[in-house]
Amino acid sequence: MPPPLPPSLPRHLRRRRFSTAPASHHPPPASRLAEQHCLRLLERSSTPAAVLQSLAFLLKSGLNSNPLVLTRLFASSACAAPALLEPLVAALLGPSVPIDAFLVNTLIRAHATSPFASARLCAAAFFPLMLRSAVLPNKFTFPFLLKACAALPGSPGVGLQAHAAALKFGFTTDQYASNTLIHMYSCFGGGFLGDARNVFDRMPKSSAVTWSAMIGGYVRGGLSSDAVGLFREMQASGVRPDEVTVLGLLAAAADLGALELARWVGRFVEREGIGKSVTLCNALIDALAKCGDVDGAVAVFQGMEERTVVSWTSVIDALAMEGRGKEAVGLFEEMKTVGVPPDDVAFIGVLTACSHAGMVDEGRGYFDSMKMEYGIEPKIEHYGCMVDMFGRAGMVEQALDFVRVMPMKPNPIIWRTLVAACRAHGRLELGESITKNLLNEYPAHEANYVMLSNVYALTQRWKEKSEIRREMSKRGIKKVPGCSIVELDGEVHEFIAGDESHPQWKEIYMMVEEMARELRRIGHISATSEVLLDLDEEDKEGALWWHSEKLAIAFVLLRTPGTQVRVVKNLRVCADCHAAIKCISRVYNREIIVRDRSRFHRFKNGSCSCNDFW
DNA sequence: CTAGGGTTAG
Repeated sequence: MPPPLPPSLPRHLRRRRFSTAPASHHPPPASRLAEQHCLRLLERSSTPAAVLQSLAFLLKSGLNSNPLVLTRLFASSACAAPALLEPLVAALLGPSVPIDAFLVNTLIRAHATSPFASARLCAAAFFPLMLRSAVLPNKFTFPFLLKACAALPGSPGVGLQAHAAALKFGFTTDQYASNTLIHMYSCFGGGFLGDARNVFDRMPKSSAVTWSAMIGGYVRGGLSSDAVGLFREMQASGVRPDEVTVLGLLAAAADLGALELARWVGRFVEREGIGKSVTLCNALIDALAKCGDVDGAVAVFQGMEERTVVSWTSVIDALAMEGRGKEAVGLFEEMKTVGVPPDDVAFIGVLTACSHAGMVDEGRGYFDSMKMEYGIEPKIEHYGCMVDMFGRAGMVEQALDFVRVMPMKPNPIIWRTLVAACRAHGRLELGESITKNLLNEYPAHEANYVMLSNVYALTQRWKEKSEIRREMSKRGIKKVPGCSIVELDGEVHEFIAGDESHPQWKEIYMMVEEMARELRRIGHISATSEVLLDLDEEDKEGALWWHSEKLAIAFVLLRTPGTQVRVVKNLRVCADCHAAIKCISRVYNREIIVRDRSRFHRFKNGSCSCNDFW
């Protein structure tokens, strides 16, 4: 008898127990050789011919349900187009091939994990085939099927059918299937979070996977504070969080801008010995940066012994968010030097950094190098970075030219970027005409109305402005209210422009008035003189002094002595608030950090880290 | 052959 296994055998040794490889010295069986032959064919070339050749060999050797080969087969770039995909599947399911659960499971999974949308779209379609062939699903079927459905957020109906089938065949008590159900429903969007929660509530919560699925679902649905609440319940229940749980928590912290939470997660991971994997460090960098602690994010990056392109990109994004373009570009260069080739996402990071720091020439160089040096075809996001870069720098014509030469149809984001440039640089007629076209094409998008309404306000065309308002209410379109949050003693306080729901609202409003008096005393002039610089999406009708960030700052000034003030805002800071906060930082001698919808402003001694370039 | 997860233009 072999001695019992020690409790924590190294991973590679544990794996061996599940290996299908023969333990003895016998030569590998014929099926093994055939499998390897198929894989080699696919490795050598991904042309349709090679794929077909591999398939033919597969069928000839009776390997039709070999998961390894099938997965590679459907991951081959030849399967990007339905033209090859369909005959392939038809050949696989030919009359001479017996259909069993194993084959269908493998087909579902291979399609669901294919890098090609056309293959992923039809993954779930293999399940009906199973029913038609009177084959019973096994315990592997529903985890695969439900995950395939999760990738189709546009057609939740398929997922609902899959859930019904899981019920019918009695697999909903299975933990694996139930966890995937939670995941699937939360992928269908906010309206299905209740369904996810229903599944969650009905199952035993003995595994970290169940909790992580629900926590991740809340984050995905934009309910990050519920995610944090659920994490606290999880701790109370005694289930030990693992790495994935903590990743969800970090995403929630990043979303909420909850710096203390993000830092706590960093310590928690240390304390619980969860292990700082590369993935976890990447998430930590991202969360710290999005909570305004860029230096902390850089410190985590510096401490990593192994870094992937995602780590580099995360730290470059972190620096870009604070407008530290030179440092971001420096890291991008260092990344290339140490032999990590940038991918398309890394280029978005470095282009954003250039854009936010006014480094137009550098940005142009990087954009050109994408294709020339790395063979990466720029996507619409990269063109968007360039349009933004020219626009911010006041080169509105160049921005427009870029849109004209783009090889793809400009999307609303591109147009809105242009409009922001027009507004920032006084090109109001151009901005207005672009916005009008945009409204014709996308009448349901709230931001477009607000944009046009603000253009009218800037040009003092009040009649047109009120027409826009009427049009919005007629269509039932609501403006997202400006909202700012601050964390104080582990509690999150939320402020909405002009609202009076905070228990201390009277004191806060008195404080805001006092701030206004102080600022007037030192010569700060409100609003209108800077109106052309205003990029804000917020309604200008309300008094500028009741903007949510001012309320939040007043609250923190009231409640704390000379500490740092950190505010997270859902929209962009308007020009008046920006100018006012600069003064506040001087008059009250406080460092004030405001997280925008897109970046950070660090106010100190009357100036801002963005150098008024935003 | 089983579940939950990291960076992405404004």
